[in-house]
Amino acid sequence: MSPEICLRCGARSLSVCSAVDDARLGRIAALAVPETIAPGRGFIAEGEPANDFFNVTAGTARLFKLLPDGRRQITGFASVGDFLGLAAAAEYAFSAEAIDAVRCCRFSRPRLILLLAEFPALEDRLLQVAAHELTAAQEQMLLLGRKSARERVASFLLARARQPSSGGVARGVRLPMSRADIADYLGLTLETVSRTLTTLRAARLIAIPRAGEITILDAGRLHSIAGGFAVRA
Amino acid sequence: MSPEICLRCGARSLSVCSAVDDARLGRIAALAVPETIAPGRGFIAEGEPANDFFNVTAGTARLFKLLPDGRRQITGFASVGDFLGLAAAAEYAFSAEAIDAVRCCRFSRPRLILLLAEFPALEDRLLQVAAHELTAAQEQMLLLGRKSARERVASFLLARARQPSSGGVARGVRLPMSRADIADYLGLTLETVSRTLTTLRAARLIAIPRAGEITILDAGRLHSIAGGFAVRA
DNA sequence: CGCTATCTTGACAATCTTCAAGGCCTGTGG
DNA sequence: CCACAGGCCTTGAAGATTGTCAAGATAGCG
Repeated sequence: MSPEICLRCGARSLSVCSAVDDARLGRIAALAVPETIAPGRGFIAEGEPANDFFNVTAGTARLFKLLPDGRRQITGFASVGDFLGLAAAAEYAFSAEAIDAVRCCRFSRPRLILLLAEFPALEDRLLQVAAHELTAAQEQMLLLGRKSARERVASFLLARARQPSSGGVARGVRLPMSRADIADYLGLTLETVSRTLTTLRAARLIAIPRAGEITILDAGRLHSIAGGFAVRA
Repeated sequence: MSPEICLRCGARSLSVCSAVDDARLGRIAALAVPETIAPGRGFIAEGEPANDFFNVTAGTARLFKLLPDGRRQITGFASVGDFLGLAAAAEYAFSAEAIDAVRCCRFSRPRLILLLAEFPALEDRLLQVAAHELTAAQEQMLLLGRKSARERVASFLLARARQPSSGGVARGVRLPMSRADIADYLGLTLETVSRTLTTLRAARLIAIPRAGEITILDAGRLHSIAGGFAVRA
């Protein structure tokens, strides 16, 4: 892969690649394999040998774990700039499926290890990313263990609104995932998610202009409903 | 602090310190400040500047997040060998309190950064630890989002039984934390935890010889109740 | 040996799930 | 161009698991 592709990559500034300066970006380009995953296709399977790491450059993927009887818990959604594979020892601890078309760069494990040895700053960055994901995971545990359905949905919408990748339009939140995905992320059923959104809309806190999009009308009240969101200074 | 203390430390082989060989252990000893925290005392407060990192050498601490109205989610229990502070950017993302007497080594942030630069293997190890905690966090999300009370309690007991620190006696599980702590860890009420333990005891799956201890009588059935625990090869 | 914490047990209530049906929106084919 | 099909979402009614409130038992500690 040519260095130019990395230089012009939309994820350049958002991903772990930002730890490597332009001059040496060619080293990464040489080891990365760009791929496109079709909507609905899985590309990481829980329990499989963790041979590859992925850096998402476009689209959105759902990360999840399954129980034997099919119950599913989505542990996160990955989009531009997200690095996949940290939660892996010898085997992946989760599965991943593309929601819409996902573009990403694949690194084999030995190649990534090579890069980490070569670029200490890259490893520093990976540690930062891991720390950030850990705090997000703890916030999610608080949500799953202690928040009501209403609080969960409000928290989810606000968290999405904070992500730059969720659509630049002020207060407009893009939701590429289905109600079932949202439910499995929030530990609810899709019916409860739907009902809760209806309630929030009836209360004029949000609007649902079209499928896959939500507008936040009253962020303040939504925040007070979401309850103790991670304190932002 | 003298190097001998580190050499004889009970957490030596369990903690991140194992990434540093005996010969250079003195460097760590020189920067670590040993401390003892009395039962019930807090030593990390969510939202406070994350100036220090901790390495637990004895005892058990609860790590948790609070909602404004007092609801609490325990995100984990830390004991011998656990490193605290990874889930921290500028501020701590969680609080920590000693359950029984906790002994630990405190590292100031600048000192830890110094050590990481000096010992690349230490940073590698920290990344491994972060990855491990991330997989544990995802397993906990599955538990909190999708498992029944019965499944949660069974999962908890089995997870505790797997930890060497929970008491070497086969099938004997030490539980230094209260029912309220267990409940706040599993996203339940203490009454539900108590009832569920009673049910499991009535079914002869466990025994409760004394407070703070549980004996697993039928690990097989407990496993099938716990449902899709992280697959162990 | 009694006091206070913690834990257990009970009855009732509430939130959320389950089961079921109907509506909407999109894309496709006649 | 419009009708139809299929998926996704919404809405409804009933039921179950877990939470809440309250009282009583147990155990550790001074």
